[in-house]
Amino acid sequence: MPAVDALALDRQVCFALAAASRSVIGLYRPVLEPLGLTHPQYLVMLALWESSPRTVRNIGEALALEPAPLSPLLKRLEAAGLITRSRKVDDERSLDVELTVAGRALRSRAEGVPAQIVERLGMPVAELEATRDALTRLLEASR
Amino acid sequence: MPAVDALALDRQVCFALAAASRSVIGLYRPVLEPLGLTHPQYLVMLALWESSPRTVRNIGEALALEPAPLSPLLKRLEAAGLITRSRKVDDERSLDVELTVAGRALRSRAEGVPAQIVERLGMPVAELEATRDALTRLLEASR
DNA sequence: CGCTAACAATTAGTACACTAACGAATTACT
DNA sequence: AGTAATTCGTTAGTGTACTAATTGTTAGCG
Repeated sequence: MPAVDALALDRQVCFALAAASRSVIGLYRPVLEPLGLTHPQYLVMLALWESSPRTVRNIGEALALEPAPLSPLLKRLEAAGLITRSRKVDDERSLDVELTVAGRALRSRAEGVPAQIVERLGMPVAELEATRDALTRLLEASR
Repeated sequence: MPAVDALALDRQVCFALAAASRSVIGLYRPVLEPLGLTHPQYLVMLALWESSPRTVRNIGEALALEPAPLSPLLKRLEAAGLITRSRKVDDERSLDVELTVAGRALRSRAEGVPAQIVERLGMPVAELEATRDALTRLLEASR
């Protein structure tokens, strides 16, 4: 393949990925705004609704995120009253992140979010799941 | 489907999308670093290698980007000596962005980028193309 | 036992991205 | 013609992300 075409394909793949990511996250914005959450904060809450407490590093592994961006994000969630942050008793290097009552309560309001997004996208659920699986393979291949 | 499944992290398209986007862009970082480009800057240069000059708005439409983040980004490319920024003569609201000689010259060094990424991913090109098509449909559906 | 290596989280610095507000220029309408 | 509505780019403010350096803590080894 000539380099000119390789640049074109590359432009298509990395552009499609970055643009779709920005655009889909933009769809979440008005849906999450009433909950007082940004999209990365929503992902952290999803991780905590699955399991709480868990450490900063453990959340980072679940979300493929470094502790660096999590640190200020978690402070905002703490300021919003959704989580508590406290050093582990058996290892003071680690920070336990735990849902508050308000954080747990927010879950029921968040349960409608996925359906709203799927409806807004107007794509068959099967195609969304296939795309998600393709993205998961891409994620695995890239790390 | 119970809400417990709807909120499962590993079922979320938005998580796979955000994580894959961050991770793949991370792959570009060491490859683009010798060129002195970040990933969004690389996308802008790709757009300019296809057509130059073009206006800020026109670049934004090609990349699905608002003028707001483009404005400081283009100033950095100008500071790097890769582009020039000048008001259009026939409409002084618009800004013409044009490649410099150095900007055009950078293209030959960038032509090796796609192959490096594809090789690093280790995925069949056909699967990459299928994923690109799925992402394009997702992008279209989301805007 | 003490020193060092490894580890967890935070911080600093740079660069995006979004919304909203703004200033300057152009077009449209009466 | 002249005002109003649009359009284009920039800026301010908030919130991510990344790398690298830092602080504090634990574990391992001679």
